[in-house]
Amino acid sequence: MSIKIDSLGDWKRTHYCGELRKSHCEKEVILFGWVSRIRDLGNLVFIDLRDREGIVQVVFTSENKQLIDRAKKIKMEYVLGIKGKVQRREEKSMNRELPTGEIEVLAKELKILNISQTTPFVISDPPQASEELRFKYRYLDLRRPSLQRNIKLRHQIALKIRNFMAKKGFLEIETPFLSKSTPEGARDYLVPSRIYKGKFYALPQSPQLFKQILMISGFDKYFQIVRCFRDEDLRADRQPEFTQIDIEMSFIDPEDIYNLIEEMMKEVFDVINYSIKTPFKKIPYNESIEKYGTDRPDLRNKIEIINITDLAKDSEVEIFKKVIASGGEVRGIVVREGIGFSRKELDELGERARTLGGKGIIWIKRDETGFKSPLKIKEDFFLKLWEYMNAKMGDLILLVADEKFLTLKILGELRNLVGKKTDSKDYRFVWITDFPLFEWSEEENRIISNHHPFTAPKEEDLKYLETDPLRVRSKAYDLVINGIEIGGGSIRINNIELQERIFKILGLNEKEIKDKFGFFLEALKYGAPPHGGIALGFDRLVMILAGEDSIREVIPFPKTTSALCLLTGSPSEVAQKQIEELGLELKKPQNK
RNA sequence: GGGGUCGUAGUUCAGUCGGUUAGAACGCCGGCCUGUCACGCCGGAGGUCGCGAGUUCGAGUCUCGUCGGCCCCGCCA
Repeated sequence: MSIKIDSLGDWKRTHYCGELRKSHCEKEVILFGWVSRIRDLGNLVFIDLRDREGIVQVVFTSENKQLIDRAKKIKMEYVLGIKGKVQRREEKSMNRELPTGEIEVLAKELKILNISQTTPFVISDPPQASEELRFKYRYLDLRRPSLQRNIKLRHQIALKIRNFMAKKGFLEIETPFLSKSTPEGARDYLVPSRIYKGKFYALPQSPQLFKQILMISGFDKYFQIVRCFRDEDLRADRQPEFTQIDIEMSFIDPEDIYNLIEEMMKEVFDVINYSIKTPFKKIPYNESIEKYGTDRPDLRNKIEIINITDLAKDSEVEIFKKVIASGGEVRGIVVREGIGFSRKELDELGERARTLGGKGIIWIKRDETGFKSPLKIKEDFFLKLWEYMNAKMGDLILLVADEKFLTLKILGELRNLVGKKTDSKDYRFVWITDFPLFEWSEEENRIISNHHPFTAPKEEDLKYLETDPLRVRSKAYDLVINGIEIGGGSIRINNIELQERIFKILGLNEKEIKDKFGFFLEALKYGAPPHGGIALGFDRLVMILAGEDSIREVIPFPKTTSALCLLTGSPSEVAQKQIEELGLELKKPQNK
């Protein structure tokens, strides 16, 4: 039995389903939406109609026999137009769960504007389908109220930021997507050139050089909410294409950036009615590593890492002596009231330490009966340890002995794992400052930029640039919220000689420098103003504000962790003709 | 590139030690029902156990490979 599809005719929506309240009572309304639930009681049919603003109950009664007969043919996800009257529900049949639950719409006319196949999963919040299926049918997934809310929130935040930046005198200026591949940093997404066979554009990892060039052009205050592309492996908070709030300013120092961003964050968090205190805490990189074992600490977590190497070297513990003798360290954390950790949980923490490259962990518990630990030594050391680490009865101490940075990394991770039960509605902002300018790359066996090669060194460290480069600190800063790196930036080098010195230290030869950055070095010669900026991860920011754990929940059309778009089926093969046009040849015949 | 984990009805899952006809809930189809709101009640249909090899008298179950989802390490200036 086929259903007649109605035409829209001259119907115009008067209200969104989700906006109706008791103040609309007695009003005639026209609604459009999707059927989200049907409750057919025979001579009484209820339909929950959903649009982007919410859900409202539409009721069909047997007073209008023709109408209710047609209503009985309605199925899930049909597209309906309803003309009806808003009426107050009786006290006992109100739905307190629903914002529209005090009223309902008594249908007078019905238009079935389209039918729908049975959906591959029921559209419900929270979702009852795998992410795989949700991504394949993302248009259905996106009908879920929580995703509608996230996408709306994303818009509101973007709008807030645009208005804020405009108010502060910034210009939103676009930069090219088809641009130049440069060494350093992430792997580029490449776009082959048809006109110049064998040559490639690269999609931008960020508009870094363009925004610096805009400073040289005198635009002074630039921003852009812009897509960036990095061909690296994915994570819960990483997508191959993501959106950045990109900012650059001239004639500024880091304080100007801090002030601007702190004020922006105030406005942004206002969207979720969360008021934040400024200025944000600032922690130098080295201190953050020593205390938290990471450069993106979650400050909701009170645990700090304590160095007990001095204490451990006089202990009778062989493993400590061995590690210290070979230049390693012993450090630990105190887990308050940690006595309740089970053997299984402790084993899991040890396993985690091993996956990070460590040998494991040592744990010590203390209660009224004494100490418990796999370490079978005299109580003497434990007593000293408890005093030194300021631990109490009922606490758990976790120790790691290894090479310094591995020790810190493992304890940083343990700190996150054991301190997890923190308030999720609380937001802790911190600036991490004074990053090292360079780091040593084991893989490439050379010095590489920690941030990027255009980052300015701190003046007082310039003297070590050639002699002890790893000691040089930079004018770089990261913004971290609840352990999530939300953005980073720096004051840039605007002096050609210094820039060339940096490239030399990075081991780039003259030709490479000229080929890859020649255009930029040239620009630096024509009155480049002092400048600096920052880039904030927009998706991550929205994720935090939406209270989501995955960036995919705030991106309308995300990719899977293997960089597939399940909706469109990309990446996909292309016609041989297209490949030939680009002057390309595939190495292996595609077998899929 | 590496590790972990998952893949069974449209969906979410259960499936014992390798054994006979692979189950449940929701959804779907048919029927009843005037105040439901995850409506309820009665009945029904629905399975390439991801795919491919192998072991075995016999494989959803064991082995290997492969594809895919998720998490992590490396990577992500």
